[in-house]
Amino acid sequence: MVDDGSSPATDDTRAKNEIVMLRAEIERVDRENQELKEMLSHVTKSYSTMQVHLMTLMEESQKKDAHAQQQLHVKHRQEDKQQIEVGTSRLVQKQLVVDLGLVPASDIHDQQSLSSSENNEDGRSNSPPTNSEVASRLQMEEEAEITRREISMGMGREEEAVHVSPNKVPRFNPSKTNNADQAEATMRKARVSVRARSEATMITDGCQWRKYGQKMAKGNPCPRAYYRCTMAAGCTVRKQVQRCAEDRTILITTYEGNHNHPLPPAAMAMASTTSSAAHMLLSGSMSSTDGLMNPNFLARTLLPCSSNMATISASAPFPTVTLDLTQDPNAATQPPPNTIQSQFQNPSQNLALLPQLFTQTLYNQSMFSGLQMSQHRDSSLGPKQQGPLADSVTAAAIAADPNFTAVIAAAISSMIGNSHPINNITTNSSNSNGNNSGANIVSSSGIPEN
DNA sequence: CGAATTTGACCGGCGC
DNA sequence: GCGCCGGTCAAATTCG
Repeated sequence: MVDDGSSPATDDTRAKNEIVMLRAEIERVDRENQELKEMLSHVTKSYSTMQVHLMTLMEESQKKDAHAQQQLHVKHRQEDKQQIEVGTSRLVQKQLVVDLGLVPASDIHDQQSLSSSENNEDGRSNSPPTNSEVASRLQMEEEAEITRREISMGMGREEEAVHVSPNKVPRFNPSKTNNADQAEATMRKARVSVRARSEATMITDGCQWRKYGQKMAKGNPCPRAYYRCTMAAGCTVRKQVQRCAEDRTILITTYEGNHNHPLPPAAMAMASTTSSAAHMLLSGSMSSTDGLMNPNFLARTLLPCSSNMATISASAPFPTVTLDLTQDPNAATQPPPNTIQSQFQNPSQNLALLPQLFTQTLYNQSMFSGLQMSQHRDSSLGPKQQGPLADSVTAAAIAADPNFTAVIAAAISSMIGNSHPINNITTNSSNSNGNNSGANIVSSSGIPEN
């Protein structure tokens, strides 16, 4: 012990003073916490109100547009059908009748989406289509439309995709041959994967989850946990949580499905993200070339900022969007200024902009009837070695919807309170059975490819 | 005591 | 057909 010269009495007084000061400090922090909580509550409330208001306004605006486009769509459809009736084989006609029967004419949203996609097609060719072209085109539209309808229902009603058996959890059944069923099954498999550094067992996404399983996955010493949403009975949304094999500080969360119930604002962002992702990927799976053929698509996407950090890969069991929040944002190619990407580097702006962006993104995608996926394979690698990265191809032209990627970036950043911008977004549908660990952890397929 | 989690069993898809 | 693997179920166990 070193004698500092102070008497025990002085020490005691000093200690008491410190305790008093600490108490005062604790009280002050408590008060601040209380104030912050109130502020947060207030902001959340305001945000919810504004979100609803904005959605309403956007819906009204879209309905007006849809009405005008619907007129055009009906006209085009009649013309196409007439051509088919004249020259197309009975088989094709029968298929069309079956397909058309799946889309109720009264479904306004369908009409809106379909007319949008037809508008896209208007710009791609001026030459009159042949009978077979018309037939296949109509069929593709119907398929894409069915998928679109599934997705549009996703946020609020997935019951139709659920009632398989009341006693059993519905399972994906690949033996189904119906187009709608296929779209449904594919929808079920569309995934959004998020990589983020986190010490926690799960990222906070605003939903309630119940763990229903845990497995050791091949090639990763860390177990994979399976969760399902418990916010409402019958909600089919599931997620998988696993630590990255290479870097265990990275938490990989994979979402699948759409909520069939209302969500709190915090959960809305993630739900919209997964829904948007599924929408984009499934649109891309519909074998239409509109995505690349439509010259207006890229021009229409508001902010062509994220193409340089988005890659698209083809093939695979499940169409998946992978969001990488783990890299140093400064290391990634910086997007040009005045882009959404840079805007979202300020997390405080995220929530305010999200509803508008989601709506805009979904709206853009409703007009985007197809995403051409091209396959790039390294022939020097065996099938087992062709990991997703081997399949990856820079898809600047597509980059999904740049707006979409930015929205996802914002959503996830706000979700986990990470001020880093998303620096890598990968849409992946690799069918390789290669190592799934690493940057593109989810591979999959089941998408009909060209 | 009910809800949530754990964990071994089971199922289906896929490659060989 | 067999084995591997991912995903899910459901009984047992733990937790609040």
